Amino acid sequence: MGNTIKDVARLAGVSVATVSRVLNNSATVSEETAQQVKNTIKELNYRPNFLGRNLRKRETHVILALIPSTEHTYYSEILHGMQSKGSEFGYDILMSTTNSNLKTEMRLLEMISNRTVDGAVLMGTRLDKNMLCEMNQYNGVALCCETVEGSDILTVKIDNEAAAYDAVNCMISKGHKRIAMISTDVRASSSVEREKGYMRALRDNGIEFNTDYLYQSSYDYINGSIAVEQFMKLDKKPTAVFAISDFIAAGAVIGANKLGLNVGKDFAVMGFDNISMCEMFMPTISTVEQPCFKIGEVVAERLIENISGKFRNTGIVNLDHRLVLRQSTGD
Amino acid sequence: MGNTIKDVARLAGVSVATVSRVLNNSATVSEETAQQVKNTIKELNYRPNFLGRNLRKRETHVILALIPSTEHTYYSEILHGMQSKGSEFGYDILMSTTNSNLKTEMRLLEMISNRTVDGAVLMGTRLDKNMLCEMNQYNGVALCCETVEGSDILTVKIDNEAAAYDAVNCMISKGHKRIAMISTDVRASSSVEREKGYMRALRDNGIEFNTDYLYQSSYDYINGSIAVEQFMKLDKKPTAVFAISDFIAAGAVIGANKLGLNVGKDFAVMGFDNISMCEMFMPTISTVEQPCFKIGEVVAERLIENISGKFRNTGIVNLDHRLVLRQSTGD
DNA sequence: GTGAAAGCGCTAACAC
DNA sequence: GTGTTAGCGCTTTCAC
Repeated sequence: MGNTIKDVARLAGVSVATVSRVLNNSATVSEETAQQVKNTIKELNYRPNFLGRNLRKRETHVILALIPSTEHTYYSEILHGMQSKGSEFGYDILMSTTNSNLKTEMRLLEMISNRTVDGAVLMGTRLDKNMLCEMNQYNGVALCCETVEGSDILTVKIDNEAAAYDAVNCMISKGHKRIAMISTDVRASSSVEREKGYMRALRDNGIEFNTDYLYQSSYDYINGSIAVEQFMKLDKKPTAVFAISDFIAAGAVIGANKLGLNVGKDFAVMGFDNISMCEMFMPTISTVEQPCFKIGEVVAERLIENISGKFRNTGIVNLDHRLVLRQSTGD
Repeated sequence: MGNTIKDVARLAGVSVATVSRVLNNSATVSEETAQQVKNTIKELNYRPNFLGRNLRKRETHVILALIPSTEHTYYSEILHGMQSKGSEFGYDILMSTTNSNLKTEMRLLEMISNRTVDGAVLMGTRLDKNMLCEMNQYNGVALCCETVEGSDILTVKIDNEAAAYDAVNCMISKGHKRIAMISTDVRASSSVEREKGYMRALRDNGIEFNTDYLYQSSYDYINGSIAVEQFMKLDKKPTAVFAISDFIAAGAVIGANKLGLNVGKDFAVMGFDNISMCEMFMPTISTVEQPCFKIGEVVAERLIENISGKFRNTGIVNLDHRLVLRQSTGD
């Protein structure tokens, strides 16, 4: 511990430059001296100090992934995708949770400006357009899953409007005409887009939108139950519900069960995200799957291109979603 | 962007030392010059480069949290606890997932020896005693939730043996005599300890251990279902099951339901961890709660003490667990 | 093929 | 109270 490149050089009887060359197998070093240096490195159990290296090279090869929390497993596969692509290019992905707190997010993002990391991928950011544009001067920022309007920052996500459209359309094709939606009161871009898709599907099928059928509250599974209770108090009760997340869909299933509804038969439920719980529930929950791994791969790859100056990727990349039909929407 | 402390010094008409002093409000700088420097910093939108600072100070104030995956929300609160305590002492907690892969874990741990981070908290490590001891020379390693026998590295967890004992004892006190256990085939210390606690509870109550009642497989919810199926094929069917995790307990509930058992009445299920899903299930799932937030706080605090050389904390710290009784174990 | 030396951006003696 | 300077550990240019 504490050995530096100098110690290696001295003991190996070469210059620090040569040791550095061996370390980076950069320039041509004679087989002989290379071996000699390698032996010394092993002997001293020498580990290069990356602070010195990074300072000199003006890069860290670390990307920060900022997620709201690890409480929802949804981000898990995205992170795997990022790691997979990152390691392909020699980047490490480190993450931190913001708890959806603007201050925390800003503090963490300072790691870009103070050069602790080369870039960051923001999921569900609380930054507004202006902050984001300022950050983007650093060339190392990308958004994931959620857009921020007016910024042309690299953003990788799915087309939430189309996904919701497909989901609702699917339920309509199964004969449902009174379809409710459970959304969130946080006006995240994904929520807004999914509501739009819901409305368009209704419109395209000649079904009038009923404001009583749109329930908006916080991102908590219990709101799924509450929403269903509310819906079932209406004169015209819906026969199906589209929830903005699987968590909320699970709550809706529970609420419907409690009211004695046979989900999948009397009542259809569709979620969003395809988290593992969907298969564990009874009935299993139909949902819209996002290509999470792929999203992670793409955002990591493009961000790395931006960081390394190869390209200058901007704007939105939409990847394909997929409906996963299970018991909760019947046959 | 790209401004250094030199630029600030030049523009403010002072030396770099003075700028550094203002930056760290270390030594006494006259009110006047301090303000002057601060103005210049703002004017240039100057951000100190932490690579320079960290190299010089030989510290980063970053701690790495290594978790197997973010797929299971169990680690979420531990991380919050770490963040909370970390920010109290000016440390950032960054995390990465190892996917329970030894190589990945080792690669990430090099961040300690190459000085990218000051220390690391390992959850569910794959390192063995020897690797761990070697790592611990760096003074910045702590374990969380799982022990590694033979290492005296700082470890914060609960007493899994006692927790399992309490859980099984509780079921026995509810009149159950034929209690099965669903464990994992990974011989993690927590699994082994919980099995021991299960056995001791049986023994203390004069119940003989039945090998048919111990099912061991991978950490996947479906194994909960499979285990229950197996159990119910036995001549002497168990009336209760203790699962090593809530995920597996959920699988057991599903399996029992499928067999027409009324969980909470005909059949009792107890999980472990108290993840949010416990309350979402029908029936809600009884479980053993770990003080996750507290675990995170304690491990962060002690590790920071070790890093900063204040103390030299070693050995195991066991925190208190708590039974949470819900519907799945009946009244 | 190898070495000397400059310098990445910063802090901390030390001098005044 | 402030400036000069050495140096943290490394890479890289430029000689040779």
